[in-house]
Amino acid sequence: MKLSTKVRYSVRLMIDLAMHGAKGPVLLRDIARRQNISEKYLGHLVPLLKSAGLINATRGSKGGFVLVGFSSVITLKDIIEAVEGELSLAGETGGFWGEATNGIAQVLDSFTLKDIAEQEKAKEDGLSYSI
Amino acid sequence: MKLSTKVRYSVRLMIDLAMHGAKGPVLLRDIARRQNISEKYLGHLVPLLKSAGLINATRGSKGGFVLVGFSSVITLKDIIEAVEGELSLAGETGGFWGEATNGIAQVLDSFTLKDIAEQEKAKEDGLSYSI
DNA sequence: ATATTTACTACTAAGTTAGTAGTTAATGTA
DNA sequence: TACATTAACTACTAACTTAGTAGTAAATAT
Repeated sequence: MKLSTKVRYSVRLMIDLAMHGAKGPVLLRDIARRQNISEKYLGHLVPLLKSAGLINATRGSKGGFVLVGFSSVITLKDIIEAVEGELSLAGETGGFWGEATNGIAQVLDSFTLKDIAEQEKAKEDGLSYSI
Repeated sequence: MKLSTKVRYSVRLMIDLAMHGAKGPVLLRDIARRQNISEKYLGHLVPLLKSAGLINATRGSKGGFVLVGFSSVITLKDIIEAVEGELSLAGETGGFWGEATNGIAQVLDSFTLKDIAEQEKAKEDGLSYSI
């Protein structure tokens, strides 16, 4: 049940966008630096998030990435599905596997990017006090 | 988020035990035949379920496998954790990943082997009518 | 024009998955 | 005791996935 790094990095990327994208496009390079993830590797993830409609990209100078909607509308489920395709524990749609998948989808849908980002922000702030 | 075949086969094995284990030990050979899974491969899974305390084994003639407790007490979470180790979406224990993991654990814990097995039984019965 | 930045394509080493095969140990029965 | 039966253990492997790196092309603001 452990999520792939692809998913976990995507979530961190989205958190970073939520935290730093208020004043315009964010460079992949900056996300990579802040999150300590290879920029080249992140370059594989953004097309997935983009084609799922979660982020927009602009090239050239002053370019970068922005969230498409409000972070209060984007959920963990959205990010996971953007990167891994539709949620499904087994191959089947019905039966108990289907029911369990629905339950998990509901859980993941209750975590908004806004909440997550704020929680991460609080953690950072808390950390700076304790040093 | 798709579960490994190791987990899915383990669940089918446990369902089979719940359905056919009432009158004594069940042969791995019979489970393999009914579930259409290689007996040799199932042989890799049973030690995991056994050391998690979910099943017991006896060797020799009249041997086989039985559930340790009532099927109403064993849950999807138990089986998944027996095979894959403790549930965890990311590496971390706290934070939003920890909360999401707890939520999912709760969902998986709400599916008992008894319910699942009865549901599968009903499916089989329904199928035989429609033929 | 040009510097900047995303987009795309190709490649790869390491690890995991999903098995197969063969041998050993335990157990009930004749 | 000998024997058939069944789980337990160990070793091996082909195919696939993961987690990257590298290089080039296309778009964009100045």
